[in-house]
Amino acid sequence: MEVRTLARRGATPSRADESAETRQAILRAARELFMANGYRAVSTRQIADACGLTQPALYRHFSDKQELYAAVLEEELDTMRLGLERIHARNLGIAEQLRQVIRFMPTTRQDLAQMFHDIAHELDQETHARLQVAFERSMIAPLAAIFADGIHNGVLRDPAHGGVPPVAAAYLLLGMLQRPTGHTDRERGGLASLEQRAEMIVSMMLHGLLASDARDNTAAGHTTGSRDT
Amino acid sequence: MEVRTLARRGATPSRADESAETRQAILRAARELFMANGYRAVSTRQIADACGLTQPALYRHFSDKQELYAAVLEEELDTMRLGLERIHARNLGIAEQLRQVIRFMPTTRQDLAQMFHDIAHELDQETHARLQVAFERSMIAPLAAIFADGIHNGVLRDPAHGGVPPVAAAYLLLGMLQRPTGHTDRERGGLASLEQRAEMIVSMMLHGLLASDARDNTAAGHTTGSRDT
DNA sequence: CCTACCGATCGGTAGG
DNA sequence: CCTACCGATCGGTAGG
Repeated sequence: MEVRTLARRGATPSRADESAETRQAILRAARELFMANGYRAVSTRQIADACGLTQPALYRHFSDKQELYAAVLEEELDTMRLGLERIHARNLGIAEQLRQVIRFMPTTRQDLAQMFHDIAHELDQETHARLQVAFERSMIAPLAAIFADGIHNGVLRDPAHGGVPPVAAAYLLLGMLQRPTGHTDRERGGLASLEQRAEMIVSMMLHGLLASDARDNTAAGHTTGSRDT
Repeated sequence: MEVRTLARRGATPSRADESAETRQAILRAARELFMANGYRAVSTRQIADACGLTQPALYRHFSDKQELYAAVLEEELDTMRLGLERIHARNLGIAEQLRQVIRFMPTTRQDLAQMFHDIAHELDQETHARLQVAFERSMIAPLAAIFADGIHNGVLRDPAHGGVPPVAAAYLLLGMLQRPTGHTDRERGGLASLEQRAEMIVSMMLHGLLASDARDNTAAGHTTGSRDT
């Protein structure tokens, strides 16, 4: 939106072009800093430094820190939505779709949990509500659509027969996408590489952890009653 | 540790008693604030106010803000460890153990994700390493022990035969324990109540989401290839 | 354990 | 878009 002057190609850019470019530079710097460190840990001066501006210059493009953060998040969520909808549209079978979702998500967004916290705790009520809606539309809805398809196809268990509702499945998958901890790549039980991680999550989500002979003993959700040896 | 004077019961408390009580009051106030809002969002003055002290008085009991936070977390992690080990010791069958874990965890700790972030990003290298170890010993190890038992009992699939390693399963379960989002109790696909939540997580972790007739088609982890209708 | 106070840093504004 | 600067708040210290 608001891209008027594409007339003079290669000519000296108009003031509007320059302003738009500066705005983009700010958004890019802010995205990197906010995503890595969270809302509170990033100062407006750091963002300005990262794109060669003075701190007060930011306020020419964004009314305050919160609005800048909201703009970053809305851009980020839009990228997610596009990627997830693209994966969904490919209809490849649930296992492969989930694998692609898992590979796609963490590259765009390192620390999902931090984002949730900031949305819920660092913004005023109005901005919070706005971003909450964007989050549900961009992440929950596309993921839930994938699970809903699986149910309608009969590949996944229906919620009416002990299955998990699509929206709930979306939230649980999102939870598992958060990286184990810190960045010490020690023993994570094989969760180190993205590929292993994807396989484990898909395997657990679709097949469960039960051994085949133990299956359908506990179908109603009661005690398994297994003892030692 | 360091509880010397239990001699005079009911008498005027010694200075050491008073000091220990003050320390506990600080820890209690700090725990509530840190757990609800995160490390950075809580000021030392807020903590002092919450227990009727002036801010500099905190430094009689803790060398700095970071040490106070570390003390809170270590106490919290210890509570977790005790609870999880108790559940494990009950050996009730994997389904019931998981249910109890899910019911136990969020009451003690509302926002696990925030804790991870603070440990990784807000503390110096030394404190980070110390708490990382405590976290793995208090949360990952007990959870992994539950899954390891299940594998040894033959209830859970062995990692050598497509199962998920215990430590990886522990991390995935932890991820799913984080509450959906904010505190708007709207549509969460049935994840609203703790009890429903527990049932869904257990059902997905143990049985998977696949419909029974679709099972073992995708066992090797390749495409399911389901199309519409 | 209090009063008083420190330097640093924060988000944001004035004025050009 | 810059310089200069604001009040507020931060974690922590001095000194008693």
